[in-house]
Amino acid sequence: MSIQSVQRAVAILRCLSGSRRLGVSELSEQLELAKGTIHGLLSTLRDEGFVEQDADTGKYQLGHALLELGTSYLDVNELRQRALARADWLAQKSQCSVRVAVLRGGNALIIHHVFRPDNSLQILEVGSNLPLHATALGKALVAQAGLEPRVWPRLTKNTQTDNAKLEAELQLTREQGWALEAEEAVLTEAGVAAPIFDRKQEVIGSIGISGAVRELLIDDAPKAELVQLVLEAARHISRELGARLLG
Amino acid sequence: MSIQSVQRAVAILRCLSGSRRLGVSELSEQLELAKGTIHGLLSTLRDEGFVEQDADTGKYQLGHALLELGTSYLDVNELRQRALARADWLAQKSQCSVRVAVLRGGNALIIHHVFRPDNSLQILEVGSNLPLHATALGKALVAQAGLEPRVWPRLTKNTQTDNAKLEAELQLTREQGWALEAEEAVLTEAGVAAPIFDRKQEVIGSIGISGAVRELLIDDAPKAELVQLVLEAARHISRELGARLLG
DNA sequence: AAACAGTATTCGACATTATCGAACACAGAC
DNA sequence: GTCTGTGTTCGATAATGTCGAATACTGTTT
Repeated sequence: MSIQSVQRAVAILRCLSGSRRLGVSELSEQLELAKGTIHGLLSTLRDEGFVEQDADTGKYQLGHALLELGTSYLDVNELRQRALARADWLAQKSQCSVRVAVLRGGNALIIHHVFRPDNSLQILEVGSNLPLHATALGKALVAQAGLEPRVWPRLTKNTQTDNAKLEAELQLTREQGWALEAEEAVLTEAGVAAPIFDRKQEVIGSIGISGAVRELLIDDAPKAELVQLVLEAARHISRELGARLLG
Repeated sequence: MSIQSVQRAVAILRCLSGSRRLGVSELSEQLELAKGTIHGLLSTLRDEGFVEQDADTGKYQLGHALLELGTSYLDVNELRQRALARADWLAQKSQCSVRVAVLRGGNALIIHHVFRPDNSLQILEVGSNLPLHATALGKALVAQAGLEPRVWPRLTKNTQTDNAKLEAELQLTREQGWALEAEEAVLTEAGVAAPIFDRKQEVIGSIGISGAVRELLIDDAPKAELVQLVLEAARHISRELGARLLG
């Protein structure tokens, strides 16, 4: 049994997430609900801090409470807790940007991000969704379970969009225990990632490094010492989560 | 008027935000509500991705949708916030009026406006809607996604109303990375604009300069240094928003 | 200046909808 | 085996949220 008004409140938030700022009438039209209904939902969401109302125009946009609960979600996540220390360690050892991802809704959701340890301008990617077929983190996440054949978007000229070849690549990933991505999502950038297991020996996340091609690869193959570092980090976190790994 | 079930759903999220993981009974006790009520709310929240249920224990914790909406909240304010400084910079460098727009409801909505730095009488255009087919800001907004063929209003004798020619112009915009408008909306006025990307590599806005034809154009082409300034401003804001640009 | 077209908001009647509480199924402990 | 805990299902009840018209307000147009 689903509660209608909660569903509708969520639908409003999703609409606001798409567009930047919407009014009662626009939402009423988009969701095909009476203006009074929308207004009631919006004003309770406003009281709770889930949306904010522009003082001038009266229009609504997303509110701060979502950000607070969003970061709270990160705190709750057990994988993230365990990964914090190891991610720092990996960033120091590899001198690369480190990211930790989980599988959520057909994407790789970034739940932790450590900047490359130089002082360059970088942006926190926590909360971003990455495609599964064109990132090392994504491949590491789904290598065990496999991927349903579908039409994959082409992001660069190197993006693998053929389901058979993708499956072959996932099998290689499964066998060697780590995943590679070379300019498949963004030109000039590459990544190496490995899966993280829980106590049920199931993949619950992945950790990986990313950076410029020339820093990670030699002759289209990742530097061996970097692969070892990633694997070591992933195995360490897996053990902390209760996984019993072979070897 | 406040909607009870939404308030209760939020209360559940707040409880879960405090504790790490809670069950139906615990929540029922804390919020003094029947277990069935809590269960109904929780299962709709689960379907929406706002909470996740542990497969083993059946207990609930916060879900990934909160993180996604939370980062979405950041994006809403970030575009305007990041654009503020760069818009001033662009106005100083170009000595032109600068405007920042987002796509909303089939129009280019102005969300920021810096006057031409010359003390002349000008009108604040924030909040006004510009047509997509006859403005540089509009073309920059829709060049990536394309435009549905429709009947466009003719604003001046130079307004492009032919769908095929408009599409060709958008393709040119896409290829060169910036858009031009010359007396298509208002006679004697021209504009140059470039798209702003977010971390999903999607166009979330555009920034551009506008002014008299004789100030912006030479022989029907925009001055090269002005185009470079606009591109530099747009790229700078995009990078600050997390976009990873090619080249 | 006045009528207009937009807003967001309020309000009351209606019946849809969420609530309650008991009964259920399953798990682990003793 | 019982017992106590869990999360879940179900049906009767009325409280609740919904609708749509009416409102107040703002800015624009005539």
